[in-house]
Amino acid sequence: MQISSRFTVALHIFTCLEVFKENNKVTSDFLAGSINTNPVIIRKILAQLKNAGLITVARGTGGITVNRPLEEITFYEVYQAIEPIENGDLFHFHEAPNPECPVGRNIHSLLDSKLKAIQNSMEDEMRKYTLADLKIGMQDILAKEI
Amino acid sequence: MQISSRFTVALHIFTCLEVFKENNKVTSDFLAGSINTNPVIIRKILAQLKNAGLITVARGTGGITVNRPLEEITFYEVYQAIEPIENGDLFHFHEAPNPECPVGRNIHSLLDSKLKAIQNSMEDEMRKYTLADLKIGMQDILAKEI
DNA sequence: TTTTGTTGTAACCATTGACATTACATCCAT
DNA sequence: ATGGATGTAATGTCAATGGTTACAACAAAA
Repeated sequence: MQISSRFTVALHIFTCLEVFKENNKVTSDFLAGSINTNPVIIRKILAQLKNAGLITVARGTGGITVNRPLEEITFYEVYQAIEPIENGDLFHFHEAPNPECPVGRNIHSLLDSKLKAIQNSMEDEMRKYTLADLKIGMQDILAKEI
Repeated sequence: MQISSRFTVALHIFTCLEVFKENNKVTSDFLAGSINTNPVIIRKILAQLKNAGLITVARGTGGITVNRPLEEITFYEVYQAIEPIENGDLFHFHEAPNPECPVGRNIHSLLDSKLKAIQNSMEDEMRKYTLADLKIGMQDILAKEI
């Protein structure tokens, strides 16, 4: 199972914001054009980022503001804002293993800490990258493109 | 998006094998009972593990053999056997970003290495745990249970 | 104050994947 | 041969993803 494209779309949105906000009004239509999807899809993702407190969206006039310094906002925060994971567990268990079976009733004790360690190592790596990396990285790429 | 329960079910299967194989013939019915699911679900997962070369399943008579030493088989190998991920990428992109847009045509250059690093850190952690840990871990738990 | 452009959302729809279930052909040791 | 397994096709249900249309709410500018 792959992690849904909404996460990479969110990173795409932030990158567009930084690259274009000087010279363009970055609307959901504009973003949908760059990402090649539907404006409503963008608005739904913007709503999630807004609910997480990461951005402010101006109604009526349009326009998006990032609420905090770019170096402070990590990929992990974006991921958390976007992915609605049940009690935060990356790995899914089959519900209700048989409590009559010694293995069935202890499988969680056995696996939980190991799976948590795996999930943590992914999330820790996510915390190493910030929106500032997106801005600088894209500016670099564009400077070399010409 | 959570990783499907088939992965934890596979780990459950291996644990049952080690705990019960001495005294019971471990069939798909037996496993389905411990996990609390349908035998056909178990057989499909067994088929994946078989295709990956991790186990041998005896037709007719029934019974499952692990093909290699337990210390050699890591969670990562089980994960790879079970999760059919398109070209191995954990993170999904929206298809066909707009090549007319500077961000759209460069979003992969910008993100690919970072996302790969995140995925790698998860997979590296997965390589730290083996089927031997499952066997020993469960034996420990059961010894304390009495 | 009306117009214009934008966001917020509801209401759908199609597709896909996970998980479940039934049914039956196939296999193999006894 | 037969009894107990596996292999697998066919089908169903459910939830999530991604898309689309439509329209109300809103705010700035004409």
